[in-house]
Amino acid sequence: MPEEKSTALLIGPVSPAAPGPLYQQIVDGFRRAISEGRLEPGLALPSFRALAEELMVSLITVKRAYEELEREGIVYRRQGIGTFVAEQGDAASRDAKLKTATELFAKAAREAAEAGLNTSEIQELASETIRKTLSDQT
Amino acid sequence: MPEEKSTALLIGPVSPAAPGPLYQQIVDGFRRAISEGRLEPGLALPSFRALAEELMVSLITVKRAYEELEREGIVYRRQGIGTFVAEQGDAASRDAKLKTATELFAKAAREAAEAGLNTSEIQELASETIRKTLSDQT
DNA sequence: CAGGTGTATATAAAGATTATATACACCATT
DNA sequence: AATGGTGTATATAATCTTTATATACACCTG
Repeated sequence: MPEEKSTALLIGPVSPAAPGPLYQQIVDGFRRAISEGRLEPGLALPSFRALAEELMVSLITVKRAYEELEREGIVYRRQGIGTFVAEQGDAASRDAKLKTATELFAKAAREAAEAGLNTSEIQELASETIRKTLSDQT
Repeated sequence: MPEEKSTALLIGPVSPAAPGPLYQQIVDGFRRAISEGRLEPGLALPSFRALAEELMVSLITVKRAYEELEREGIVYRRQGIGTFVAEQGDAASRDAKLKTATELFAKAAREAAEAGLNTSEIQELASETIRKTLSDQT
């Protein structure tokens, strides 16, 4: 039989002491592993119970993490079968981020409009802010 | 003696049943009244106790509302004296909104960058989203 | 039908938010 | 300095949200 690869090695450690909730740590770990291509589409993720035992968390916590990953289109679940990496899980992850970004832009636009700026002034503010923000990144 | 004008008439009704916390309803009411020029700079707001009694809320709730308004630069408080509309409370209100908008733009930019978009693509997304958002407004 | 998979419901523990009462400190006026 | 107004500070309670759990259920494959 093939040697079982540790999931902890793949998605990193998970601990109540670490910042952020447990389920979020699991989500982040898989999201990164999948977006970096370390988990190929169609591959099965560990079962709820297997992962829960390995990470020393409850089954429900794993469920919640997988639900979040499915919500983002990164994996899909099949009752009685298992949970699998989606065909274009990396693209789905990207799309989710884009959607969030778009919503934030819209929200900012409405706020700026309330402050009394006209459309072109808002465009200018956005453009300038984007430029500054991205140049700050090291 | 001059007739006392009801504050409730000025800032609108306040109720635990209404959406949002009580203190926020008070903040919104005064912010709007001031930004619309219905309360002139230098004018005294009702005292903590007077407003608390009229709105049937606790003194602490009024305090919290006034603190928020002061944080935004819309009013200022003087111990032993009272709370007053700031000289340019309307401008301060506007600036607060602009600051929020700028932060949202920055956050959106970072999110889009994480999704893999380059700077000009992000500029384009922002521009398009702003255009759409503002044209939706009736 | 046996043994795996995911699912659903009810519950508990922890934390943040909201609202309160009570006692205190400051200021202007008398 | 006494009085009666103003804002201030601390400790507390009630509520809601988030996070995590246990237990029992439903589905699928062999």
